[in-house]
Amino acid sequence: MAGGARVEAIENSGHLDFPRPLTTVDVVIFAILDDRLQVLLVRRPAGEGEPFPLSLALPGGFVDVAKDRDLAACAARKLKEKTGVASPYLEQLGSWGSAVRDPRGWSATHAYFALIPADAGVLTGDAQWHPIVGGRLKAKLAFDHGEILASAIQRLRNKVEYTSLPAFLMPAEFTLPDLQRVYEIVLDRPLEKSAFRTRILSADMIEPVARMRRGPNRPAQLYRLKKNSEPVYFVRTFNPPE
Amino acid sequence: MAGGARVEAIENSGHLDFPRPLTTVDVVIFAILDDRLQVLLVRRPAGEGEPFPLSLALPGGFVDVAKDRDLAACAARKLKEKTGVASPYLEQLGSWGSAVRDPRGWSATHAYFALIPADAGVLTGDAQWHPIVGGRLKAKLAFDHGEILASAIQRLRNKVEYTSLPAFLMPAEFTLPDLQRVYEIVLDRPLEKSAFRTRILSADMIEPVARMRRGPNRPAQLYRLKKNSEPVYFVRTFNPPE
DNA sequence: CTAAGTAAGTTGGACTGTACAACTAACTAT
DNA sequence: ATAGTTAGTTGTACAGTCCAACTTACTTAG
Repeated sequence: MAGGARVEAIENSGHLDFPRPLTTVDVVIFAILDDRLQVLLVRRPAGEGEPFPLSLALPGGFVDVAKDRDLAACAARKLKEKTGVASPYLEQLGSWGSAVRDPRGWSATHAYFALIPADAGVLTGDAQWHPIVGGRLKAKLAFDHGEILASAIQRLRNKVEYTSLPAFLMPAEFTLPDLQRVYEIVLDRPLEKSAFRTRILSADMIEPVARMRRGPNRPAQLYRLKKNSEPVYFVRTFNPPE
Repeated sequence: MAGGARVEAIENSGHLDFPRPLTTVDVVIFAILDDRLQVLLVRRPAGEGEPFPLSLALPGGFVDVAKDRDLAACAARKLKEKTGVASPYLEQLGSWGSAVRDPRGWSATHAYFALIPADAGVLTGDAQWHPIVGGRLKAKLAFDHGEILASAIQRLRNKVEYTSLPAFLMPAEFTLPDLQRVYEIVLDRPLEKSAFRTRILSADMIEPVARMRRGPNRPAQLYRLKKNSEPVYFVRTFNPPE
């Protein structure tokens, strides 16, 4: 009560010298490697006073008010620093803030999630890929990053059900069965071939290139994403999702 | 470059005495009044040094690190203060942060959106309802609140296409045509009666009460939301939304 | 007391896109 | 040649929306 009135008074008088939460940005970066959905994680530093020393964590850190124009730029910067990828699919996931999530005090993080193609994975520094098995990560993460990651996985699965998001996980050229495989990896269930092809081809999001993928059996048509490809939203989900 | 290195150093050494962004929470509160979608707005104070004096703005304010356990609690508090509603549908919308959105400095706001029933609108203080016409608000808002509101409207419309969200805008008892009307108001297009009824009734989210709504013509069955009603997700959208 | 009017609710046929399953096509390896 | 494998197609069943006409239950005007 008293606290609330105090803040109102401060707000009305225009003074800003009250305690501010810490502000961070974290990025959940997904890619498909070894036919599995994987997430990029870093190890926390071991220094004096560091929270969660040597734990695995999402890449991220404090917003730099001198350097970051806005939150999305901050997220893009962190992604670039870890992977070298400049223009991935990058979407805001949500924010997590509380008094207890960081032992250093009240803090709020703005979480983003990114999808990058497998062949764009030029890792720098300490970042490493970790597979998601059964919709979960084995390891425990620092802070509430486990919760954030779970939320990102859920959001991804949800959207894959009715959007073309997996296209952003594909290399420059890919076949329709390749794409279907990625859908199935993310959803962790098989999809119907003919319905899948009908849906994707009628979405006008990919175009054939003049080559075929050759292998030990029938060659498959190669496709690429069309330019300026926003994600496509379908009007139905695939199966009854349970 | 220098700035980034500096922040890294700070982070590694565990010191936290660098500039922090301002942290706020804003809430987009929707209700249906007079057969229109309306949003609750407040007027900014006129005091010395106040940004956007007397402009219309979303209800919100600084996070109070002494009082708010987490962001959702902060949003719920602000909603309660303005409307008296304790348990609305409350969903995180996203966050907006940049160097320039608030003249007082780098700031980030965590935006929520809430749906409350028309008959729960016991306004307190300076808050007032403003209609959304043609998917837009007439007035200009303070800060980037116009952008946040537009995003909330878009999110709402999107979700109404394939979820039961409008149920949270209804009074305790309502008829199916009432509910359909609310869908149509939000989507700003007519829906097909029989498909609408099939969809809603098979979703197992509402139950009939033992009364009918009587009027100048055929009485209509009254329904209420079932207990513990999470929003329902349908596997199709209504029309091809374009 | 009947007839007209209106909104609630139902019914049936057309259409769209997925589910399922069988099929053909194109290639490699034996 | 033949078997094996994956790419890609075809056809029937089914679910749910779209569209339009219909029946039902009430009020009000005459």
